[in-house]
Amino acid sequence: MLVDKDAVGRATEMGDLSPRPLRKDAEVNRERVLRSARELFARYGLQTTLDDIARHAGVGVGTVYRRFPSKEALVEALFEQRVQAILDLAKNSLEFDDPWKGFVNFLERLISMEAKDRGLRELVLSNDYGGEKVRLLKEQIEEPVNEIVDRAKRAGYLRSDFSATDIVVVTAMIGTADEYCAYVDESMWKRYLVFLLDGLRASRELTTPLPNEGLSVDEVKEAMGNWKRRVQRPNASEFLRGSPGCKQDEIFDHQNLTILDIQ
Amino acid sequence: MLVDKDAVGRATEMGDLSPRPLRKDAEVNRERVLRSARELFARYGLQTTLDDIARHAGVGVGTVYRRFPSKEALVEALFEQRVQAILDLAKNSLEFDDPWKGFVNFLERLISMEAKDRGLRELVLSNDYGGEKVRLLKEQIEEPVNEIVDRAKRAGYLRSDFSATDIVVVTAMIGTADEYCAYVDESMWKRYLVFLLDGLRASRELTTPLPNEGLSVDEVKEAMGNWKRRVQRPNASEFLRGSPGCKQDEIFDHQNLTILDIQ
DNA sequence: TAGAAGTGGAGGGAATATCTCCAGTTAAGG
DNA sequence: CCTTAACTGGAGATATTCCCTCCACTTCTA
Repeated sequence: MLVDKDAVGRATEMGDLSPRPLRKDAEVNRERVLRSARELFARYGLQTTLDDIARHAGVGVGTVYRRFPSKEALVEALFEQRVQAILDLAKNSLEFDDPWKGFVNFLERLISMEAKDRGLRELVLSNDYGGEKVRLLKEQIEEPVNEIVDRAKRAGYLRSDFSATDIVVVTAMIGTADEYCAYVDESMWKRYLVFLLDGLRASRELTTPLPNEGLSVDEVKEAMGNWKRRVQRPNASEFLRGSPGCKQDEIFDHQNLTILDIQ
Repeated sequence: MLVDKDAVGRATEMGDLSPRPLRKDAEVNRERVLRSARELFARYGLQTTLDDIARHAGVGVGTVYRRFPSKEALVEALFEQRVQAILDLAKNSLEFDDPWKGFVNFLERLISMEAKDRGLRELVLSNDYGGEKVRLLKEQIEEPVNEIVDRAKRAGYLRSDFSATDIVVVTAMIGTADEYCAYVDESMWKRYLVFLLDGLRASRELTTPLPNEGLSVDEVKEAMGNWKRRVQRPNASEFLRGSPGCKQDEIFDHQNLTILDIQ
């Protein structure tokens, strides 16, 4: 007699009534897969293959596919909470006394999250990936973001012709600056966010001090050479080391937000 | 006895002593290929396959490969003059009386060229494509650009912490805004260039009027849905029509530069 | 009209990605 | 400790995609 394995998987995934817990070793493997996927998606984006994820996790592909019937299921399992974090961020940013600081806080933290997680950026900016749950969460972000923008405009800090819909494009733009420079300097995107923020203020006398020096000529060439080609896939040596701590662990850190402090 | 066919091709390519002119029909086909490549590279980027170019040109792949021994040769043949045009633009921009206008002129025209030609953007921002000749031309651009930036800074218009190396990144950023929005509105990148330029001025009282309205919520969703997936390759119907006028023909137009006028 | 020049597009070869299958291994429960 | 259901690895089926070659056939040219 056959047990519906998918049902077990799904139930575990959804956290509801579990017909039967996973066998101990299976559970260990499942966690390895999740950890591996989190790390590789963050570093190489959502186009990472399940084969790579399996190899990096130290398990066979079959194991991955039994636990997650499709790539989308895996993405959904991983990113639901991350998108929820963005939603929370948006709501928190509404509680700043200074509406401009709320606006800057939202942008800086959002882009910081995306800078550390290429997969998250792809998920947020595109509609290709992510299933129903992610889609619903994404929709909910719209409202608080509208309010963040309106508040900052009403207070006279944010230029009045800025639109809430510009947020997505601005995010994509800084994301590009990040992808272009990250190979040389991981926090260089902040420089370009300051440029842009100085353009979004309703008025200003001076410029905001920049948190980073510009790239040198050689660094630009390096960035150019690595752009779009920059490690699209893990290389062999990537698989030899065990999974080191994943960057995403830092994401909820209250790390210093340079730009917010400057403003 | 065998004639070195490559030599013929190359000689024709290089415009120097031609051992023998191409047969009439061959010459026609060669031009069809160039025209087709120009159009498809502009629309879909340099990753367009030679198979697609051949099909769109209405010739066989073999014909393409006899004329252009490799994809790189074809790219080089097409883009040498385009990169030269950028170099000319940089030099011209130095002749503006107002250094700020020179700076804006350079950025707006450069990005305008790239917005109409995805292949050109890829060629400029990356080192992957383009052979020796293109590389040399690209290097020559550095000097006048340095001067454009320095002049605008010296005159007190451009913020003093801006670096000439920021130009590449800024170009990439606006390029992303363009790719994100172009499907909905081809000139939307100008909106984001104004945002950014307002951030690059040393000081300002007010904001510059925007040349475009922001996207509507539905338009953002459309853009999201099409981003990165947005027609990566020509579809079947693309090949049925003959080559319509290529966008690149407009590139040297002295079309109205909205932003320059506004400033 | 001979034969050199040119042509189309099938298909070889090399990647890449997703997902299936099953002989063999391992944990859990009696 | 032994049985057996659960689980495992990874080869390989299937399906793409892309670059480029090859050659029987066609077309131009002298």
